[in-house]
Amino acid sequence: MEENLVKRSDHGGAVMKEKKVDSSGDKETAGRREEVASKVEEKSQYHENDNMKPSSPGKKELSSSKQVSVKTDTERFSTEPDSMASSSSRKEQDDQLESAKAEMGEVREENQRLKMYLNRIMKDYHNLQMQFYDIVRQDAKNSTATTANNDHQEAVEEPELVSLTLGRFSSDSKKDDKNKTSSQGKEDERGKEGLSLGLDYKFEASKSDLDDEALPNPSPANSCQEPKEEESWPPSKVLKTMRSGDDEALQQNPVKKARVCVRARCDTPTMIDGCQWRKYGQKIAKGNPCPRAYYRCTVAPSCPVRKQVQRYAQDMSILITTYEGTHNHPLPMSATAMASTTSAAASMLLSGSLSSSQPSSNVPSIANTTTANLHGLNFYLSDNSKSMFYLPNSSLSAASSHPTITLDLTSTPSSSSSFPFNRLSSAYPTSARYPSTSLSFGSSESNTMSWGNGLLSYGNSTQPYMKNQIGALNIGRPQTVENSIYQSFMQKNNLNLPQQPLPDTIAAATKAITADPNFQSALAVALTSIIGTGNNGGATQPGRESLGQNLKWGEQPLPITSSYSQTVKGNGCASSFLNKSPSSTSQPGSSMFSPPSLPFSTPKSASTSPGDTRNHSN
DNA sequence: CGGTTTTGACCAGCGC
DNA sequence: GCGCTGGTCAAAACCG
Repeated sequence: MEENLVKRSDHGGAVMKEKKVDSSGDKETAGRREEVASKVEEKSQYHENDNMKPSSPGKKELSSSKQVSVKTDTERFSTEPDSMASSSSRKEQDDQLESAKAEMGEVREENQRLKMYLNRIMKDYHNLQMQFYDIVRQDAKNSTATTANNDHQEAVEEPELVSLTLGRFSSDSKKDDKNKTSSQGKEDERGKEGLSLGLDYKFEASKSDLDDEALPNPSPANSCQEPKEEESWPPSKVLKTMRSGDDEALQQNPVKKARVCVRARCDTPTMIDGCQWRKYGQKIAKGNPCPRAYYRCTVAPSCPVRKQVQRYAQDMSILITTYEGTHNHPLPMSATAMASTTSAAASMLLSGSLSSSQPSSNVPSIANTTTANLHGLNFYLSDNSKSMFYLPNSSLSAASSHPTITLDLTSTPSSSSSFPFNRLSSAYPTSARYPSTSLSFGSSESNTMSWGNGLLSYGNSTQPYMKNQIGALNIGRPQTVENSIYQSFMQKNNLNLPQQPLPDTIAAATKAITADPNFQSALAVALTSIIGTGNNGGATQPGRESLGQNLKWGEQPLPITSSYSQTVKGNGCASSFLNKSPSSTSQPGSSMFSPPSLPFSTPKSASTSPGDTRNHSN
């Protein structure tokens, strides 16, 4: 601020000096207006400190300029040899002072006007923000209402619901009440508290139609206290050793956890999803020359989350990452994007909300599959676990006993006909105990989503905003979300968004945002990633009270490709899901997302590369 | 030296 | 019961 004031003083002096040279009053006024306007602009950049005294800048400016002016006049007149001129010069001086005072008053008024204008703009800006949120929330409410009709049980157990909405906030009754009161503040809180989204399937299963999934702790009350107890990932052997008798129900009715499978183009051994993983095993799976690597989460010693990483046999550039389990610890900021996404997917899977089906005949590899083109996302249910990746020989036998949801982030064009998953056949298999589900995030030409450090940028990523977003998130400012959203949207629309969006630009962006269904959908994901913190004190409560609850899959087509960029260890894949052609990835900022063309060029390589032929198979 | 990776061995589930 | 396969363990090796 000090610097700013000094700047203003300098400008003021310059103005008054200019006045001496050019006696034209109009020009002076115009120049001064410009000067004041520029100062107001400057001030707008510091509007956070706007509670400074009104018009103080102008005052300072004028006083300083006045001083300069007087001094200059004195110097000038004092050097005049003619003594007769001294009296007249005094008179002129007085005139100058008078005129300067008059100008000072004018400028002060001008300054006041400009300041009012600025305040009005800021007010409009905030109003637009509020309107934007209201619209989004209203849409969420509508969609939730329709969903509730389809599943009354969800309404009954609403507090437990983890409904994910792409493109809208959930405004579910009770939860909405909370949100209404302090939705924005809540988001801020979440941003401050740290993100702790986990995979929500467990919780979600409590309300799911999959009755055979008797979850140990479906009640939300348990969520906070004993997240670890809920885990059923450890194999029976481990369960025997790890658990005494607390989970009798669990052992009596072994629960097969939902799995979230993420297909993404990735050239590194494993997809960097923000969590820390330790490899504990590797095996050659039947039908796939690439070994399957087993990782467990090491963020917390007792975290039961596992993941399997394997290359897609038919396209080695595709990395198939299967997540299973629920984090029982706060997630790093960078891990929330994937966690929220997978939790959303798991929620979709277990909520039984995948209902519609599209008969088709061009996917022969899946014998009994259902697709739900729900809200523009493609969900695939299959009871043929061995073909869930169109790998007839790829064995994911465990998947036959696990509900699996697949998020396909490798598809290219958004047109639903171009992606094999997009058309599937037959109805929901009643015989399928645990169907597998696929989410297809196809990319459109311009609609791309990219995650970065838990944040999402939407559109043509011409430059990464992660740094700003992270910083903003860390300080939990209310405008963080909006800003990143605005930025992302501006990117999408190829609007050269300045670092400090101008009010009118923001207004235009707001307008466009509210009119763009795709953005709404992406927005929800972004919000999930950004503010989907685990609430309740830190520990990830799978699916409970997490922000994911506030999100429901949008109803709009979402031809997007998610680009999830994370770096935790450095050698991992910043899992680029951008499906753009290599040329398209050459755009600025794409270095963060574009994977090298060679899938197995990573230094450490190995574990999942086809060249790694170490047979860990038994 | 502590954490991670490697890798042979072990176990469980499933189909025949 | 046997073989196959997936999943995990755990000691050794490796790494920073």
